[in-house]
Amino acid sequence: VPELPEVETVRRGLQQATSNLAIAGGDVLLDRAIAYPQSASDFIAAIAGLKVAQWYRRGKYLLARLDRPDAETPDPGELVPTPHGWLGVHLRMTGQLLWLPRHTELQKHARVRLFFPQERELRFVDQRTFGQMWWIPPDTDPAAIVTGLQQLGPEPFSADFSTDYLVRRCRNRTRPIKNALLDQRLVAGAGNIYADETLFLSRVRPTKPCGELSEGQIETIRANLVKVLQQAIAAGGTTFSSFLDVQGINGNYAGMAWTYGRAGKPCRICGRAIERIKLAGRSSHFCPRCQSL
DNA sequence: CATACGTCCTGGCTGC
DNA sequence: TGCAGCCAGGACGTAT
Repeated sequence: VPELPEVETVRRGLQQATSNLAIAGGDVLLDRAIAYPQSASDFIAAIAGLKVAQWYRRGKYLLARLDRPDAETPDPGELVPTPHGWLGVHLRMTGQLLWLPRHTELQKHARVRLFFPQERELRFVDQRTFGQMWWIPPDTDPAAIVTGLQQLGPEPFSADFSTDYLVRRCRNRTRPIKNALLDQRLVAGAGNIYADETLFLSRVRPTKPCGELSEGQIETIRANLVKVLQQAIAAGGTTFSSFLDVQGINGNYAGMAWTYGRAGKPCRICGRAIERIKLAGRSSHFCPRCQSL
């Protein structure tokens, strides 16, 4: 399941592989994978002939700034309207972007192909078909098309994601802290794996109501989320999932989940069996002894 | 406004 | 061996 560190790993790979290369054309194998425009052929026609100038990440969204092939490499900027539009991607559950030789045999779950020079191809493979791609037209705010960007909370590494901010957003709230961490409006990029790991390191139960956390606990959770995400990025994404980077390589995040996917197994600290409960429709894993706060 | 829940989807796994 | 049923979960729409 690609969360922020996996998406960032993909962004870096895309930047390396495709920046300043022109999109020669493409093929949409599953129309549903194109969220905008409605017609898959319009999508391909819109981006064909433009070059990928720069890849950005916002939460778990990827955005490529498009440009004319003869344009200078633009300065890195913000996600703002540009004269040649954007290409947006969300991998959701099982999406993969693979940089392949064009003749590579089509995977069963290949959904979209984007052709590049020298017989290279960026291929979107997605078993569960939740992943999506958008074309953002010229001079249009990406958030007007990729509506999920509108409500997205602060990036975890930004100054906006401060303890003060989190304390304010937790005050008088009753929902479990685990649910809050998964809410992309609160903070962008966390998912089930890193939320569970963050709460383990913070010694806080996933069920703990936000409003009952002390300021110290909130600061601990904030700092641990940042740490967990940074370490996972440094490792090139997680091993425990089907995640692949653009070169088809699995991540290297130590294979060292404290609790995620370890229900019934002994806690790596105290030996007690890791418990699994359902929160916000997902599995939450925690150690009943270590996470007593 | 805050919170909860059903929905989309495919394939792997479990248990009978 | 076959197969029904459950599980995985990001984000969105709707209900309370």
